[in-house]
Amino acid sequence: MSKEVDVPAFRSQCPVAASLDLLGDKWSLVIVRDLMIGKRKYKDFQDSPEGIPTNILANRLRKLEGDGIIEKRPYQEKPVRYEYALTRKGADLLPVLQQLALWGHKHIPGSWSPPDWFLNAKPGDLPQEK
Amino acid sequence: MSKEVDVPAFRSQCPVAASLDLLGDKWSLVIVRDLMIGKRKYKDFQDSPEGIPTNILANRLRKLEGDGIIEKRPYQEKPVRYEYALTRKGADLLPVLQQLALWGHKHIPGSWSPPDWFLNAKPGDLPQEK
DNA sequence: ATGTAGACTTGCATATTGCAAGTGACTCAT
DNA sequence: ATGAGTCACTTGCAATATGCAAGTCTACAT
Repeated sequence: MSKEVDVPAFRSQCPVAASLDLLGDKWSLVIVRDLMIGKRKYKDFQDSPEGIPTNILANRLRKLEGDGIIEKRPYQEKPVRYEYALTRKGADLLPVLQQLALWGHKHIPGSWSPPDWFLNAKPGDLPQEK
Repeated sequence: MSKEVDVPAFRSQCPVAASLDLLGDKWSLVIVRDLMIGKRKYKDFQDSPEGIPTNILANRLRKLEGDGIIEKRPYQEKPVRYEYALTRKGADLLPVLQQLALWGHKHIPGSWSPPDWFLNAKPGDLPQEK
């Protein structure tokens, strides 16, 4: 079995469409959001209020890693436990999520206001690998 | 039959997650992009290089309209033909798509550079209804 | 009458999602 | 030294969504 990570064939060279080929689903950007707010372990992602199914979480972590958006590394042996972090490529999604959060807050009644630290942050401020 | 437009139950009140409840799929933002670059008719969307299947196009147009992101109106009778346009809510997605386009261009090899007019535009500049 | 165009709908196969339960490695309390 | 618990997943399977091809309906064009 090829471990279900295949090279993505982009639908077009449009940067919007190509980005959506990597991130255009209900869960990927939720995981990226969690990493931006400091979550790093599998359990942390599971505990988010959206309630991601565990098989989808495992699949998305693999995909995001395969696409170079996050990195996985063991932070302890015995038993081996992993943590995840954004790469620079992943941290660069901050402006996208900032704008998406602003849009949601403005147009979706009942959605929270994004915290100021989040809106004022820059990609380099985020916790990230390397 | 209830015409397959149901009221969305948001996964959480996080503005990122709630936005993705409306837009988190491979096609919705591609249609929004097309409207931003001036496309307005069903056929225009079909002809985009990504090649959206027609059943998905019809479904997404219905959903986006139901969520108040686009509007549909007949521009001629006999035979009746429709055109679509962004609402203000839809036009407000411009900063999201601008950032997504910048990210894609920076991190996805082979993706085009977004045109300057697109990067410099503001939501109010876009063709929109009302 | 025949052909073409626009805006869809329908049928059906494949792929993705979601839910529940299970697994394996280890730690900790009794 | 069991037994229970945690973490990071995997597996099975049903429900839903996506993708492809073809068909429909109305109207205009020849």
